[in-house]
Amino acid sequence: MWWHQHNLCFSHPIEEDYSSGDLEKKVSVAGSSTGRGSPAVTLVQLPSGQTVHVQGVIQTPQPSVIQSPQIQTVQVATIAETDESADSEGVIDSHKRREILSRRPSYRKILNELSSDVPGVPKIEEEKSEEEGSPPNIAAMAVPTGIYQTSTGQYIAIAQGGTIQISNPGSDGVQGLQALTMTNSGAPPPGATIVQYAAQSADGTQQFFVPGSQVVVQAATGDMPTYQIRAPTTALPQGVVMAASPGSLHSPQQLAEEATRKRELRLMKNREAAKECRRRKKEYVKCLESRVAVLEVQNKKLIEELETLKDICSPKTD
DNA sequence: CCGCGGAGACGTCAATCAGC
DNA sequence: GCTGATTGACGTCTCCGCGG
Repeated sequence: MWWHQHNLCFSHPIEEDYSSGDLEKKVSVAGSSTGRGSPAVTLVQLPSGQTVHVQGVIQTPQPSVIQSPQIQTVQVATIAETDESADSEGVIDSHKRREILSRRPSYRKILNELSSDVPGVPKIEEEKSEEEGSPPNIAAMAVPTGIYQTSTGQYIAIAQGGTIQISNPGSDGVQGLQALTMTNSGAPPPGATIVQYAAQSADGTQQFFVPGSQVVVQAATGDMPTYQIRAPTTALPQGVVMAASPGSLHSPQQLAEEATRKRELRLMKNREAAKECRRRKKEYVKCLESRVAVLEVQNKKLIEELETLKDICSPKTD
């Protein structure tokens, strides 16, 4: 876990042990020139494939690499000697470690501050539109408006955009959440809307019938369960538990169900938040690597220019 | 083929931050 | 102060490469 063993300081290249093959840096420099008078621009090919313009160091007023203005020492308290200290002082429990590890600012904030100074570092947008393959309707499933529980213990959440989530509370998190998206295409049966089943593993689609009122019916048996959402005009089929409205909770059982429902909702949201956080973290690491690549090129150019100046200022006296 | 270890992804808990 | 968002820590699972 390199993340916890170093102080991250943006003012100098990070001395990380990029043992992972994925983090191997590949920087190619195209067309370096140190000509005078003309703005020397170097194209740096970053590992991600993007190219960054690195200007000549001497001709430009940009600050020195060594005294970079962005001295944002990210607070990651050094716990590199945790093993030894743990041996001597006993086990450091999580509380104590968390005291040691003061909280870092968010990746978005760090990156945005960093990118405001460095043109080569892309920004993390506030609420970015989906650009990395995630379907747009998946993002809309954060705030369900109705949650139902079937007799099998599965939770079905209906979001405002028509997104339906099915979660299996006891499934140890293995595909516990499945996103369903409304399609509203074609000619559905009277009073029904066909939604598309966007399960992660299955390639087939399943149909859900959604009239105005929201009653979820677990309809079929088989490899994959199907559900129906019907108007509650008829008697509920077997296996359907209607969620009570929050205002009408009286009995302890209902309170317990409400608590369970809230917990499931909280876990679902935190699950999504954790995914998003990891995505930002990866983006953050990528940007750090890009910055390292740029700084390495700048450093190399500085050394070359220093050598050139040395030769100019101190010619050989044979 | 099988076991093992590393890497990565994920879910959950808990602490902290930030906005109201 | 409350509440939602963020993120470190931890445990678990899956995949993949490697050696026996």
